[in-house]
Amino acid sequence: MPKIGMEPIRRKALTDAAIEAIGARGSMGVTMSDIAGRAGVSPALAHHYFGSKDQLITASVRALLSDLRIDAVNALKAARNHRGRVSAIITVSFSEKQFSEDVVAAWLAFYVDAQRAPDIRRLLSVYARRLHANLMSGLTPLAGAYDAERIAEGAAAMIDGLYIRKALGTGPARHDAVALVEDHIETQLLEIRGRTL
Amino acid sequence: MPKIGMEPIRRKALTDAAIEAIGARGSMGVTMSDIAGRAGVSPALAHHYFGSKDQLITASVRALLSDLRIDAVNALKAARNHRGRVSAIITVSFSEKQFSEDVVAAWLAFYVDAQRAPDIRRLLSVYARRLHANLMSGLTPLAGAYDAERIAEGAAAMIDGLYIRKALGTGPARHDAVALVEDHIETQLLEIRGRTL
DNA sequence: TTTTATTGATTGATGGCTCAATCAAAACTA
DNA sequence: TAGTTTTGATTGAGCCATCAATCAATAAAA
Repeated sequence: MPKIGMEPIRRKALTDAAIEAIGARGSMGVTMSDIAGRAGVSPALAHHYFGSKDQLITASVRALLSDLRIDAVNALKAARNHRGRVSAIITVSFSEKQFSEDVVAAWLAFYVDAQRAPDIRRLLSVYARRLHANLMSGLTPLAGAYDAERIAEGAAAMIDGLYIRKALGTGPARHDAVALVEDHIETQLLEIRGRTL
Repeated sequence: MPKIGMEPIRRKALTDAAIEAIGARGSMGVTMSDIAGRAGVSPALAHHYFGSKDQLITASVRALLSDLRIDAVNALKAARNHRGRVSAIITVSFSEKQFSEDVVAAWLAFYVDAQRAPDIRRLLSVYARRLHANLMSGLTPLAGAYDAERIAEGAAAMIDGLYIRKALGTGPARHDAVALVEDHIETQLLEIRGRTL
């Protein structure tokens, strides 16, 4: 069994398992045994690779964030114009992968953690800034810096809010969620165009 | 010390303390000692009155929900017209009390709990439905049932999203949060009026 | 033989919960 | 009213389970 080069494989399996477990139990309620069990290894191995439960959880947040970043970069690359960039960000936020039960529940649990863990708070702030910047990059040319700011702020809040509702189970389906945010942006842009004409 | 009729006083002190403690530590990470300490009593007394930690936490959610309901009812009573009813709901959601650090963090923690605890999930669903219904009661006469639905859904998501950002610390101030939601609604109503003219 | 992967067993701490005991007010009785 | 009983409030001490973290041991590769 014990072959060489297992480390990266185990690390990934463990962070994936952690996200799954945290989604099901909350980040404080989750146990190392639970995570290790889902990853198919012993709790001792999880400690061996990550040192402590806190570090494993922090690594999981980082993994989630990195995954989202990669998806966003790819989607932005495929966008043809400013408006397309905005839609790309929205689509990624509500993609099958990012909007799945486990992932959404894990995000939520991490927000609670951020209250006490500065590391996690820092990472989540990075996410918030990135979302804002991505939306702004598409909106600024369309609405000007001033109005873009307001529209982006509203859209970002709406996206986060739809995540909460997803976690609760009561919430619109994926494509309805996309439609709500798109509608908000479209209506705001329309209003601006009407104002300047 | 031991006078009669302490029960309601202790119950309130304990649920208040629980919200405070959960805001600081997360609902899973909080301990009975912590809660009891903040309420100025022994952990044993908390068990005496609530039976278990789970029941105390559930009672705290109920208290939060009830408090919000009372505020909403009062605000709606003071509203003069349909548009005023909508604004009243928004104002209450971002009132000093409801939008405080502790309360917001506690709400968030409860959402995580809802994943596992059906009682809490049920209670939070009540909140979601109530918010929706309150918004609809003001919006339907202004926009018609169909559009009102969409506007309310977007506004509710935005409100919840602004709560998350408040919890993170990166988020607009109270009155800016109100302005964002008001702007969303106002712009949507404007667009509808423009469409039907 | 050295290194890497892996785990079972163990430990130390923490925390939910129980219980019997204490204490003071209230209610009752004569 | 004085004495007695009952009842509610309250807690310290302790049981038991859980869990993070450690460690020494095993086994396969290099």
